[in-house]
Amino acid sequence: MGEEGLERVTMRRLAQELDTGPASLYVYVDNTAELHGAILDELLASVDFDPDVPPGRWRDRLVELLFSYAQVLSAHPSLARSVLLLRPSGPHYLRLIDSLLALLYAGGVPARQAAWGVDILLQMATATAAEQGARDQSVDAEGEHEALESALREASADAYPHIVRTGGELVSGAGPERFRWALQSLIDGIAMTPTPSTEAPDA
Amino acid sequence: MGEEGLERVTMRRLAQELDTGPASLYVYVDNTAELHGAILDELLASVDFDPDVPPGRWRDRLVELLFSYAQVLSAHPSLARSVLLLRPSGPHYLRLIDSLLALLYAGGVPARQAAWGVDILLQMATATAAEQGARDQSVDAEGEHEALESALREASADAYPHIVRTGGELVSGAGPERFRWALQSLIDGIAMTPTPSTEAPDA
DNA sequence: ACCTGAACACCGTTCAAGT
DNA sequence: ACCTGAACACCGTTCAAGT
Repeated sequence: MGEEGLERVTMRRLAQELDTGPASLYVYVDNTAELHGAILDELLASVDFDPDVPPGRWRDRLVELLFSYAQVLSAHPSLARSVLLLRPSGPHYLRLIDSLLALLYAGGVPARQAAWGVDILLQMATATAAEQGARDQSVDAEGEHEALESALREASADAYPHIVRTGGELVSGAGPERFRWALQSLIDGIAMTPTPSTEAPDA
Repeated sequence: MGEEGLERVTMRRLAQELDTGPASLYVYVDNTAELHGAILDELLASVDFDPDVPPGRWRDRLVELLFSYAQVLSAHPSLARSVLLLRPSGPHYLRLIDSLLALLYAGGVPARQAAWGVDILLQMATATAAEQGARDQSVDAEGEHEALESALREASADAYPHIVRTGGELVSGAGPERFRWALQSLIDGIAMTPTPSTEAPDA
């Protein structure tokens, strides 16, 4: 049950690791997606769920928690890719959701905004981890990224005036710095943007 | 060059469509990622880039533009998955970036926030499209989603107090409604959250 | 010089057969 | 009843050979 650090988790690779044929894994799991979900849940046991929230620091704790979630996932890009399409449902994943909700409530965020917010915070963290992992892993992904950067640098001012005006800012900043800011932005937005179809305040 | 509506775009499938072997495609393209990027760019020709921004409606136009981008991508889940890890660099993709920047500038968003914001807005829209597409396409993905929903409903109040307190809100709302709110939240956050290492205002 | 058949090295999943 | 070998139906990518 306890899996070790194997890159690119695959039915066949895992079966080989276990000295058996790939068919045997289907006794424990229905498909690859479910396998990935189960492994992720195992990995999430290692993320730090410190439950006490220093008052006034709920935003920082939220960012920290999502950072450590993304860090776990970055080390396993093939899992990150699955989780992006998948939504696991293991106990540690539920605990993560519960902790995120707790922090949003500590910040006075209304229930529906907190509920919907957790979803997109996890989406952002997962997508960032998947993208980062892909770039680390494959030379092609890195190449494509450079292709975009040079296309942005060499864009013509006639065709793309706002890109040219923006200049180096489009490629400025390191990954973690941009990720931190992205999380802060999203948290701020979640906290301040009312959800639809809330009954109007009675008058 | 002009590709038609083929689901699950694959080197081999595309080659067969063109009555040739898969090796032939490598004359035009270096790898699958690049192929997907090129097809996406073609598809983006159909998104509506109306350049005039009614004053005061820049947020709505931003949401509309990202909605139509996500809609194009939802119809081609295999592309959405690639683009999530990939960042294309074709002319229509650059035009989309330019249009997003234009709208953020119309709202008075500072350059670095706009630049970094475009990146995460596209990430959110792409991830949402990929997830939606996966759910439409595969029964497994739908099943996993239901597994999470029932796990959330049946969570014990002892282990997961905040999930239980949140109740139905975690699964409330239709996809497009949640997506619209998510975009609005992110836009609000981008507009109000300062980026780091901006020089302090001189005093 | 340009294209491509055939091969290599992988996948996920199923199912009949074995213990 | 439980497990699994072998097969099926796919992948991406390379490269020697053909025109």
